[in-house]
Amino acid sequence: MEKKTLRDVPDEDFLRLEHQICFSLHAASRAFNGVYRTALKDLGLTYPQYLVMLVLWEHGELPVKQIGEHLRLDSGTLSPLLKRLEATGYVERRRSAADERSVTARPTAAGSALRERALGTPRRIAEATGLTLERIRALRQELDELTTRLDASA
Amino acid sequence: MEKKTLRDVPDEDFLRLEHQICFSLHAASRAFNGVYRTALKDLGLTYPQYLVMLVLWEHGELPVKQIGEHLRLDSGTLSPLLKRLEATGYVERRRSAADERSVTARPTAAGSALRERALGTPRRIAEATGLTLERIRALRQELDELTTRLDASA
DNA sequence: CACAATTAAGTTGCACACAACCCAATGGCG
DNA sequence: CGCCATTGGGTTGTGTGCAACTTAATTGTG
Repeated sequence: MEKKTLRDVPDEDFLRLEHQICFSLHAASRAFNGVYRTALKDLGLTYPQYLVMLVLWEHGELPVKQIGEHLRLDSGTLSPLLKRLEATGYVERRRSAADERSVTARPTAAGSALRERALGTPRRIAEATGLTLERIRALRQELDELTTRLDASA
Repeated sequence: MEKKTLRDVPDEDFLRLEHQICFSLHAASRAFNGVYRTALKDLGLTYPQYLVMLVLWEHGELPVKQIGEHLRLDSGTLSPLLKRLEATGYVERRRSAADERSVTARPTAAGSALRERALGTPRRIAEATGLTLERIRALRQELDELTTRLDASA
């Protein structure tokens, strides 16, 4: 019995099959977002804002450009988001002296303090997934590879 | 040697570890979206609009409510989306005679014709993922289970 | 039957994402 | 040195997602 490959599937079935994989990804991403929404409400952060804070907690002061590289986001998304984080008081922005085009962001005192309060959150989320450590790692790796391939063919 | 579980990981590491799984999902979803964006441009559809058309092609006329159940979306998202699909001419909406609260949507002639033109798209997408059939199926199942667990704890 | 609770859509407001722009600063290159 | 292409941020416009609310129709219950 031959192994079934993509080429053996008729177009008709494909409309259904692929509906499953991309949609599943889409749905899972939004489900995660929902869990984070409630988990982060106390901290006054949205999920994308939380991702930015994670990057800043880990790397300290960073130019907008590099934040975008870490998170796969462009200035069109980051500029207003950082402005909101600044309005909330978690982040400071300033023009780089070395390169006047560049703007760097860094956590304020309140932003750094927030890190302590956020420490418990990721564990609760990880437990909500019901996945083991290995499973998480494997899934993460597969998804990252997938992203790379998709970005390459875009 | 004991197997390492979630409980053995210190909070500190979690801020990094968890950054991986949910963010990977988030990024992969957006990468998919990007590939679809270019693939669907010719058809005049966005990716969520395409998902709605997939459902309507498969099930024919459906109440908004049931479309939402298939796609995990509520009326707040679907109402304007369906209005745009109606404006483009791919979908017709009408109040149900049996239940005046309900509104059903179905493909127009143009909407049905679009299906033929869309037949090739999913295969190209699936090939762009670089995944085998089994891998796609396994990934889909794992993501669906993940979504169920996340929704349950929200 | 009357009436409160529920249900289905729709609307409003907010926050991403991202394409398509714009502007100012920088860097090359002749 | 002068000029143009490139680069980093920002703005605008469109389309989701989703919470919170509104409206109208239906259902359930006394």
